[in-house]
Amino acid sequence: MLNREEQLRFCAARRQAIALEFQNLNDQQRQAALCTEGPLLLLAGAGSGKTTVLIHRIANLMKYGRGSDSDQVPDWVTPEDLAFLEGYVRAPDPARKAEQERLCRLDPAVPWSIIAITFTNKAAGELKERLERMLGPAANDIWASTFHSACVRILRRDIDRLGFSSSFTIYDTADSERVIKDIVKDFNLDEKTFAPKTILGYISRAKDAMKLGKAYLAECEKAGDFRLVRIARVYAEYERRLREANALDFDDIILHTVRLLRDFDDVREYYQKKFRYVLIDEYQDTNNLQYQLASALAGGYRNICVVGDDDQSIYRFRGATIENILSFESQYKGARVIRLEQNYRSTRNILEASNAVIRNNEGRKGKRLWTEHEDGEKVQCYTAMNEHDEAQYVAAQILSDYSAGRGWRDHAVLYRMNAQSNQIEQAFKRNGIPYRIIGGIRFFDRAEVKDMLAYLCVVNNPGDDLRLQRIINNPPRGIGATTIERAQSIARTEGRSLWDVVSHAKQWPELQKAAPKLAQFAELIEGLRGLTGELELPAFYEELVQRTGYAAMLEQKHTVEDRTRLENVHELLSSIQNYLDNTEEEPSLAGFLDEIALYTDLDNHDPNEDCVVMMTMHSAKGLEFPVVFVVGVEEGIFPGIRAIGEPAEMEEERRLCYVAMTRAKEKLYMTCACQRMLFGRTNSNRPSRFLGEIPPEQVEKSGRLPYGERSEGEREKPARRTPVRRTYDRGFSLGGSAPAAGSGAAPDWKSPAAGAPQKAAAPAFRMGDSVQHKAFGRGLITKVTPMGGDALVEIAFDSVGTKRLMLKSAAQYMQKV
DNA sequence: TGCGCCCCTGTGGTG
DNA sequence: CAGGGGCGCA
Repeated sequence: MLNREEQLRFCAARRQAIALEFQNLNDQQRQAALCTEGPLLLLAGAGSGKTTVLIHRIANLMKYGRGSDSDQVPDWVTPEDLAFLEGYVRAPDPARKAEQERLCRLDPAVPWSIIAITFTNKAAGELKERLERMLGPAANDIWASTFHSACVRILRRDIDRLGFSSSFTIYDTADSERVIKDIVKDFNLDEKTFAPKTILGYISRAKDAMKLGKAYLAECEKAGDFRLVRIARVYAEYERRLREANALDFDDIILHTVRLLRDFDDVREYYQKKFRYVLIDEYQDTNNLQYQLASALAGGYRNICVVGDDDQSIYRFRGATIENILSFESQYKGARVIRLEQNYRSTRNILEASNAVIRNNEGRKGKRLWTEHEDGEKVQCYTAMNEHDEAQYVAAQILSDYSAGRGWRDHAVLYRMNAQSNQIEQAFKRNGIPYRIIGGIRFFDRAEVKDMLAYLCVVNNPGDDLRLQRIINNPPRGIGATTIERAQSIARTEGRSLWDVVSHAKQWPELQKAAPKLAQFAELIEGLRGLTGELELPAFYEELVQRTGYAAMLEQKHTVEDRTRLENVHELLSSIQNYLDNTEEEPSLAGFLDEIALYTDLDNHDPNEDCVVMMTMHSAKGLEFPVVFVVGVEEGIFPGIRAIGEPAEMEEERRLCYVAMTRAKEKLYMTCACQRMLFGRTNSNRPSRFLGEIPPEQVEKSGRLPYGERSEGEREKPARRTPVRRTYDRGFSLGGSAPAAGSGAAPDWKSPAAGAPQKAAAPAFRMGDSVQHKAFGRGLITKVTPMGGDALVEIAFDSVGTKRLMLKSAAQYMQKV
């Protein structure tokens, strides 16, 4: 036994000895890794290495337990031990490492007592991978997962207490919308005043407040809001139908888990005892439900560590409340707060520019990132003539970067909404730039893929009315709308599932005519269900594709689209294979469907593939790229039209801007266009106020002159457009007359490819010419098609195949040989 | 019952 | 500009 003074010395030495293992972290990072007990708030700025901290913290938990953060000393510790440890701290002796570890260890955490929750599968996967690299196979038992998959795991175990069967299916947004649409129709409500999306918004908010249909209806009736009462009725019916179909939507997954933990003491106690350490990433993006979940899980040991950045909260629209992070300290009295403010990602110019933008927000925790990096290049702000010109500018910059030796994958193009991706995509195609779009129309959203998944769902869960409806006559089996309508109404009046009715169709006179066909269909599904026990998943799937006649249907048609569809149907097989290869549990159809339901395209992104990546700014959170283009930085687009005049929304847009800018490591471009066609209409937008918020010292402007001043060589007639004002909220002006920040300097026409057409650059390339292209190497021009003032050239390259390029932009990377 | 045409609308971000 | 829904015809 040590005396009091020795005990204190021992604890200090123990902490220092453990700290020796985290020398590669900076002071704040190390503190965070060593702080293991009690509530901890980690305010981690963009690029401050928070994942690294999480990994090291978990490693510390598993290796030393409470050792670094406790004043407790085991009673077997002797004064000699103390002397050794103090000596070890002064001069570590590698030969006696084992001895040091033995002394420093205090209740090391077993892997399954740690749960680390993130938002995306990608983040969870990355966490898992890095943990495994650091800790070996033991890392597999850590619960590193998303909110949704952690909850599904909990629900599969105990959801029967809530009246669902553990084989429940998960509805995605499209499924939910379908159900709402049907209900609105059945209730004879006006489909415009009661748009599915709007209703789902209300339902989602009700769920976030943990109100079930009944309670919500009662509340709305009390409030006497006529419209809300109807919405609440739809909600109640929606809830009923989902329950009947044994289905959960995304919100339900969390909601029911929280209910399970709240209402069933034994369940709660089980998990509270199990999870000694709870870690939540991206805490600023949690909504009330997720907050409740985190609190419930951590309710036992109160060892909750949340990581977040209030400046990166960009999901307010789906219920995330920044309050969760702002009030963490009052929630958990005595919580420790550590700020990570050193940025390891971006150059100083990029960082300063981002800081300057976010500084315009109120209601922040307040933090200022700094870096030891060089200034780097200034932020490039390019004003394009129109969206076409903008896209071409981006393409041209990437091409010149590529020929200067950078990889395609070093570039990312970020936009506000998916609809903006088209123009960029076209430009990349024209210029032969390999690209990949993340998000947008996702693989699992394609009709044919959803059809096949619907078959799998029905086989897995016959009560899945929604999916059953989708496939019952697809491919066409002569089961028409009338029949389905009748079967449905029987199902509803008798309180049975649609499948029940379909598989016993003979019983009802009104289904007599269709009965043989329905029986045949029922037999098909039964037959398939029988096979699940016999065949492995891939073989089963192939059988399903054949037996349902889906493949045959597509094979009969011969359009390109049908070929692609068939490919997609087969492509699903690789998803199955992928699932089999990666799952840690006993593979099953239900398991696969779970995985798919919670899967997003973002998770699919392979960073090793050499492609320019395109995605929304939202999707880009958590990622980084050497070169980033933020396009469409215009009032009305970014910030979006809905945010203008709404201060809270505007702040969210600004945070989004901050997120987008801080993705860039070395070079940041921001572009806007004087004129833009979007959704079939041409608009003139002013440059975004966010551009004006960047200090002139960090910006280099280029591009089009302000409206009214034409540069040499511009010939096209001024189109009819609304006048564009020259000065903006924060005085961003594009050179020229307005006396504003950074004005006076003439726009700098960096790229001849971008901007106005130039007469002088007449194409000197002809069919049959041999050329040397900077990016694609040697090739032969096989075709030249004049187009507008430019020409489309087809070049057969020796090594990369035939590419079609626009001559004007290609010319600068190419010479005759 | 199935197919195709036409009109109309909406058109942010995500698990 | 797209996709979905409604309607009319085979």
